[in-house]
Amino acid sequence: MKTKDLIRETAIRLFNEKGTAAVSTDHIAEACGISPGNLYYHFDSKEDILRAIFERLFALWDAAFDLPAGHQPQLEDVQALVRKNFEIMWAYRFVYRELPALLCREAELKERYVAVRQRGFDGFGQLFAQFAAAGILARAETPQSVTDLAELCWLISEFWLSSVEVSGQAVNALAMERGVNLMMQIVRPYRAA
Amino acid sequence: MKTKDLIRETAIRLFNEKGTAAVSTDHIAEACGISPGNLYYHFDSKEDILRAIFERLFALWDAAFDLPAGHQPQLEDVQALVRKNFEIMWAYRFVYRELPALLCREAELKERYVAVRQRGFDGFGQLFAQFAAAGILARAETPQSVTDLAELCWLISEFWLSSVEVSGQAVNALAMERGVNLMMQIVRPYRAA
DNA sequence: GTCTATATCGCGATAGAC
DNA sequence: GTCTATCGCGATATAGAC
Repeated sequence: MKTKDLIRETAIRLFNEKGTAAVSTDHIAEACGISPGNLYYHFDSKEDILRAIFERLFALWDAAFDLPAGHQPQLEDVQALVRKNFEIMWAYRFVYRELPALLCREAELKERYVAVRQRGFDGFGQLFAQFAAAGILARAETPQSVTDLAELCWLISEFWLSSVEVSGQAVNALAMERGVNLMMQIVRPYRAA
Repeated sequence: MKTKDLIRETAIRLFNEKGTAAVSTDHIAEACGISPGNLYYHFDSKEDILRAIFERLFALWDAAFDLPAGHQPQLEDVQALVRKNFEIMWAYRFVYRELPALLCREAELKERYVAVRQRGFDGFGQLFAQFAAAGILARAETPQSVTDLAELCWLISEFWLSSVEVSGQAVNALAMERGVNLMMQIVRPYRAA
């Protein structure tokens, strides 16, 4: 692996384990087996490393939300999407853990994050609109209730991991599956009989 | 106000504004108009201040979740409860913003938090069980689905504020009301006709 | 209880040799 | 690209006078 990539991946690992505040650039360099100076050859600052990590995350999102066009999506596609999202969340769990705090102090990063997230959220909403149009959510009476459903599902999918952590439960495959099922529970009453 | 209380309340204000990481004990002391040394006379450490803040939060929770006994609760009581919870969340929003990260590095605090949260969550679940027993949630077919409903509502109520912040929207009374409505949307299909 | 002064430490970041 | 050495700063926390 190239040094620059090694630094980024090591930083992700350490941030996940101890949080961004507790991990210094020296720690990252040491864990990489390189000198602190070398780290600063590849990145301008700790914040710069963070930005690089976020860009990787954005790329993963784009890949996950790039649904195959041309076929009528089913509710099972939402399940798959959310499962995929949980995998990404797990790999970058420090981001979700610290997200409001991180964005709170890095205005530029926040702007970029909000824009990328909005793109994903819009696509997610359109998916639900397609369901409604295809009669899959026949019992949702108004367009507003379909939008609300999408927003609720998104919220669960975005914060389920944090919720599990905060409740003191173990974060494992079982917990992730419970999240998916719980989310589908919201949709169930609206499905066509 | 007593100096100790002043320190705690000022810390809450500054933490809410800039996050715990960006606020030093010196900043807190300066904002209080006292010396750094004086602050350390009242608290052993920054973490000690944090613990005191958490204990206040726990007390507020206990007060909010102490429902009047002896009358059959209605779904409107859940609305009121969640609104009250949003008020508390807003007053201590830094806690919610940084929660997973804070608990991640303070094991002792995490244990205490998990226990207190569990108490509130159990009471919330019992509330829903009472609804089911009273026929208010007549369309929920299994006890499991009632439990799931409670868990979903709890999750919304715990992370709505973070969700609004992360989406880039303004956190105001309107956003809070939207959260309550969205949460009630989950319950609606299960209500007796 | 409150102050001033200060010890100690670790972090982010840079300089300059190789 | 990588190293060693180091600067400057701000943070937590303490000592001792008042």
